[in-house]
Amino acid sequence: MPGDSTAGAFAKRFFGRHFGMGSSVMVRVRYAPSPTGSPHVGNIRTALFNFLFARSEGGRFIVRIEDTDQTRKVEGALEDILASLRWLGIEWDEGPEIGGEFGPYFQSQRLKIYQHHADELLKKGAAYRCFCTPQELEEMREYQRINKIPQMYDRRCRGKTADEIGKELASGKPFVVRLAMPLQGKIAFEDAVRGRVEYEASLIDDQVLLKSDGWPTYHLANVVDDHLQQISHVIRGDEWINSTPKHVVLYQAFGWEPPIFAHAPIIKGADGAKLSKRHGDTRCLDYREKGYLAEAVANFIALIGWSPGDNREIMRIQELEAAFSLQGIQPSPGVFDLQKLQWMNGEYIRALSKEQLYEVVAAFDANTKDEQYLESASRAVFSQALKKGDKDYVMRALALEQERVKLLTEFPEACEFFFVDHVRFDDQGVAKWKGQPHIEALMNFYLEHLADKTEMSAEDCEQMVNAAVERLGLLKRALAIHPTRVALTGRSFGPGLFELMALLGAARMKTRFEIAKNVLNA
RNA sequence: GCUCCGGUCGUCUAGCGGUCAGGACAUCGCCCUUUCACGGCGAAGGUCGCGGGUUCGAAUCCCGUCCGGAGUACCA
Repeated sequence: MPGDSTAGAFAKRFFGRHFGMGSSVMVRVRYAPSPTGSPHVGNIRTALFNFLFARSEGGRFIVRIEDTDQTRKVEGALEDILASLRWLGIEWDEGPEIGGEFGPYFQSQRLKIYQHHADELLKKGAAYRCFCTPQELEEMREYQRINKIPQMYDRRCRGKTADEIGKELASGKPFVVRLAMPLQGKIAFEDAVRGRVEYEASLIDDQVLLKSDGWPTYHLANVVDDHLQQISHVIRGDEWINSTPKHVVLYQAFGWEPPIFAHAPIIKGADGAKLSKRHGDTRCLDYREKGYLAEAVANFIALIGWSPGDNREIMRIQELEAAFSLQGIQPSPGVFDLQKLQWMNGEYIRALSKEQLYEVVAAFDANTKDEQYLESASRAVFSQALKKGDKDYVMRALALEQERVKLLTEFPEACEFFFVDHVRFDDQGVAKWKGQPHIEALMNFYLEHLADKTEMSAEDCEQMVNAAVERLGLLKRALAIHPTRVALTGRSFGPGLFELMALLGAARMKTRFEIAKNVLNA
């Protein structure tokens, strides 16, 4: 039989590739989202796995839009799908906007192909027409529920004679085409992640292949397309594993060799259930809006359900490509740990050069739609500084806060004091120094010292503070340093004091010391 | 209910018959330091879901069991 997919055939194809035994089937993988919403991170992780696998094997990565359910189509979903991929640096070799030799890449444009193949199955007897109405099916399921018997189509239309079918057809009754599953025996396939998976054929539903409106279901369309587009490996989420035997039977019915299947574990929320809206941010693009770097998100999701096999964790896309393998995919589900993502995002922020940081922050500020960010108290001045301020000044301000920030959204507040002379004084910081006997003298000393200054280096600033300590006879430098910080920034934490002073410059310092003199006085 | 998949520190994971079960995030402590952070060092945290086998030896192999998840549509 041409469609016979034996373990031997599998081994030859699968291991041949990996152990250099001369196989040379081009690796072609696909990401096949349906435009029913903005893709969530689990979904995009699957795209990433496919992309990384293609790159690691020198193969091709295809994007195919599975829009066979007109009723579920969502406006803007396609744009979000492509934007998510592009954001993370997942480039496709064939698909929307770029085409390719196996197009069209929208299933809605391939209807004839599916109908033709459904007919072929009908002729072969591998599929049959079902005239059951939705109501009939609902009653059947209700009966099954009540009697606690497995819920599946009872195949009542499968035994219809040619005569009966002819009559139904003549009467114009709508019908669907169902797959005629084998009534006995086992359906097995070799999963690249889980090994052999086996099902009792009789327990699997006679899946609808063609709906009554003539459109295919996922099951038919994906098998037909995967074959026609010469997909070599189907890497998809574990939620698909239970429909895989149906697909295997379809490949057999058509006489086609099935691709290699690899089912990646699902991503769970903290409660252990599959990640969904209830868990908060799940859209891939949510993370872009909330100040995460694409590199961090890609790196992080790659590590849920996959591991390079060693202890590496911070891995950029090229490194991921080089390290990726199907063997590294884990069978067990993983929890999406936001804390770890944040840590990783901080790592990537710190790895940016001053210039890169500036560009990234400016682009983020200009593009994000995150309301919390846009409406935050310190964002307006920050945004203004980014657009109209002294670029070098802003860049250096960002650099001074770089190691303290985990999300791009944190910059406005962290840098606020660089851009406003009337800093917001932190109550605790003020309380600690307010009314202390040496404060007024300290401020006066600075004012006096600063009178004829313009340019000051960090060393100059340090010398000024040291001079103050000496003049006022303070026991510890800290007695000057801390209140100076509060006077200049309004708070008791932040970048190194002398660096921050140097960046602020003499003029700004003068203004602030004047203000602080009053604020810190009893 | 039925089918399938899964089960190593709280979380992500390494492990693939012999390791003191390793790393990372988070937590705590110490160091560095003008603060916060970064960084460094260290601690705590796992009887490898549980019970049986196989074996000189099991997280690793087998069986059972429990728990969790996914699927069970004319959705993908």
